[in-house]
Amino acid sequence: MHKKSLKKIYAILHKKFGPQHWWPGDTPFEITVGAILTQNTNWSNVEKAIFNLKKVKALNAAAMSRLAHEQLAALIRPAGYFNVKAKRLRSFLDFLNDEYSGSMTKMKKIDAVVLRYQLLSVNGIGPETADSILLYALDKPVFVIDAYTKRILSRHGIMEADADYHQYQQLFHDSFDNDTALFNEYHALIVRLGKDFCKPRPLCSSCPLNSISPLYV
DNA sequence: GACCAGGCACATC
DNA sequence: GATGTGCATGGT
Repeated sequence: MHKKSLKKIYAILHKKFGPQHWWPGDTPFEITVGAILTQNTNWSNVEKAIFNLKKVKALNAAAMSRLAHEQLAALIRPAGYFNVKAKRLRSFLDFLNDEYSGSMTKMKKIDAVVLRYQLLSVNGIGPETADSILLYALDKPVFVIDAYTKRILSRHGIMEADADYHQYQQLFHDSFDNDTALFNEYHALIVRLGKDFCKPRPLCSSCPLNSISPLYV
C-alpha cells in the first residue's frame, strides 16, 4: 500500500543528492570487511581501520587469516569494538575458507537465498551485515535495512517503529522488482539522508521528505 | 561532558 | 518471547 510512497521518496532523494556510488570499497572482500567493521560505528572510523589493513597488505582473505587475534585487533582499533570485531572477522574468514576456499568469487556463484542463510549462521553476521554483503559485495538483489531506514520510514508514517527487520525489507521487495542497481542506490541515499537530516533528536523540520509527510519539532 | 555512529550476541527475567 | 547490557573509538 505504500509502494507509491517508496517510489516517490526514491525520486526525491535521487534528485536532491544524485548517485552515491556505493559501496566505498574496491573488492568484494574489502566491502565485506567494511560491512562488519561499520556495525554501529561511524564510517570515518572504519576508513582508518581499512587504511591500516591496506598498509600492511592484510586486506585479502589469505593474509588476514594469517594474523593473530592481537595483530588484527590492533589494526582495526580505530573502528571501535576491536576485540569483538576481530573475532567476527575471524568467524567470517573461517566460513569463507571452509566453504569457498577463501574465494569471494566462488561464494558469489551461490544462490542469494541459500547464501543469506549461510551468512546468518556466521557468528557476528546479522541481517543487516548479511544483506550488505549480498548486495554490495556480491551484487545480489537484496535490500539492506538499517537504523536510518527504520527511523525515516517510521517518522514519516510509512511503517510502525517497532516493525521487525523482515517487515521493513519486505516493503522494499514488494515495491520494486529485483533491481540490484536500484537497491544499491536507494539504501545509500537513505544513509545520506539519515546522516544529513535524520538524527535521533531533535526531529528535523527541514527534512527533504516533508512533501510526503511534514514533521514538526 | 553528553551524544551519536551504516549491529550483534548473549544474559536474565 | 521480550527486554537489557556489553562491546570502544573518534567526531560534534
